[in-house]
Amino acid sequence: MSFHWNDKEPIYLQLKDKVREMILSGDLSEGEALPSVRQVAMDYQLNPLTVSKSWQLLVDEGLVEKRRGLGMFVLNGAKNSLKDAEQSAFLEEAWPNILKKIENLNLDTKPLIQSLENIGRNA
Amino acid sequence: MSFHWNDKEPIYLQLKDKVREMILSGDLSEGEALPSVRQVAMDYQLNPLTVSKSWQLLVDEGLVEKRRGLGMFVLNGAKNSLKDAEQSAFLEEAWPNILKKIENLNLDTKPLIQSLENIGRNA
Amino acid sequence: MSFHWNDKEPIYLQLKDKVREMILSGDLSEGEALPSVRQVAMDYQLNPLTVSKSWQLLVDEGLVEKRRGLGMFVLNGAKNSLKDAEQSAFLEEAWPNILKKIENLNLDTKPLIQSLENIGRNA
Amino acid sequence: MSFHWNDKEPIYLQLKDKVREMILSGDLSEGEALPSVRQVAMDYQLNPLTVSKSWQLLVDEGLVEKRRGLGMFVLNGAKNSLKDAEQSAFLEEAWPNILKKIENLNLDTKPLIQSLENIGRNA
DNA sequence: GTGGTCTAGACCACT
DNA sequence: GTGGTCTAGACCACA
Repeated sequence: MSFHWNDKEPIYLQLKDKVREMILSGDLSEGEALPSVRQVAMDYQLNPLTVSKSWQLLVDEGLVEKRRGLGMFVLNGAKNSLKDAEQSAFLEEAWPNILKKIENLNLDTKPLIQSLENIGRNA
Repeated sequence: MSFHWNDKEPIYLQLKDKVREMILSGDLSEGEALPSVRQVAMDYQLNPLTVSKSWQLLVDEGLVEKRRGLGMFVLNGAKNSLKDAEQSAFLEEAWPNILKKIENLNLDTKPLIQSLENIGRNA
Repeated sequence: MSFHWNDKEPIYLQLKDKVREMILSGDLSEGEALPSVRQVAMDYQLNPLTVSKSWQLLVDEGLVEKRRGLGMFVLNGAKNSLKDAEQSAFLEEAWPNILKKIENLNLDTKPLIQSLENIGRNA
Repeated sequence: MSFHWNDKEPIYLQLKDKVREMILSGDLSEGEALPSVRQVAMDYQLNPLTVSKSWQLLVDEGLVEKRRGLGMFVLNGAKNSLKDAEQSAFLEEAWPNILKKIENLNLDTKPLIQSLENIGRNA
């Protein structure tokens, strides 16, 4: 396990997002323990404090809970709350901006619609 | 007359993007002079060095030229080159990521397509 | 049958306080045996050492005694000594701080007095 | 300026609460800059990281904003939002527990009411 | 000048 | 074993 960190974003944020994705994809089940701060620090050659910052953010976001002396555990409902949060964030923040951008740039909407329809068929 | 600067992005980048948008929307016509560094610094309560950095970036991007003793001027063709650049940036970078995100979140594509079609009609 | 432990306070303290409350309320009578360390550890999914620490604190506080080979027992007089201790702790430590807080926050004392009078009548 | 830190609570929390009190009392006006991380670290013989943690918490609590390159500033409305938050926290969380405690301990409410009335007169 | 990030390493309380 | 706190010191981007 080495490091392929994006240099623009702080490592602790990238690490946090990685865990979010793992929860979302099911790689980390609800109730399961996160790998320990020390373990991750070893595996990825990081300072424990850096990892700890990520874990703390996950607690703050309500996805993970700390059990004293035992470690961090994925909360029940974390996956769904994460999914809901990301969906509404996209629909309410990102998508309107995307529409505005498309309109401003006077882009042809046909190929865009086409690519969306392709997704729809696969689903 | 301060301003609401986003805390996450450097002010000089936000300022630069603001000018880009003004060129794109026509608020700043080609051949027109940019407001002076001093003026902007006063108006927005900024350090002149910060404004200067933005103006320099616009020069580097080929949208603006410095005329010694006169100031900065929007170049002929700036609007179109900006439009082309933004269009291809959107289609080649942003849109594929958007599609990926929509797929990951398992979003219903129908309302998204609908909103795109609405834009198409208005254009 | 896990339990909701407060994350900010050590579990062994929370457990100890719980027993104190049970003695105070009469749920644990004087002379009665405390449940065994093993039993509690099983019931609440705790490390036996954690439970043991709580029980030891109760001994240190003079509320409980260890009878070799038999277990831990609530001492005679435990309830009253607990009540006295808590009463004076409240009046000498907690209450003055509460008064200071009410004063600092400029709270209206009338509804507070009202709620106290309601208690008085019921007693 | 030396140190009289409570040993039970992390320094960064005590520092944060100190600033909260300064905002509440008006020692720090709205719009005013907080002393810089480095300055406080020097004055109180602390590591800058420790101070930084406190300042960040104040941002998270919506009392303070960061202006890039300039420092941290008390937000407009910080004082009132702080006051409201503390008042409702007291009335909705602390006070009901206090009442319950008084009832459980069978305390005489007369002297308590008396001390509250004294506050009332002074106000 | 400002705060942000990271490292290396120590010490602590808790389970 | 777990995470939390703190120090000392370095480097960076930003204004």
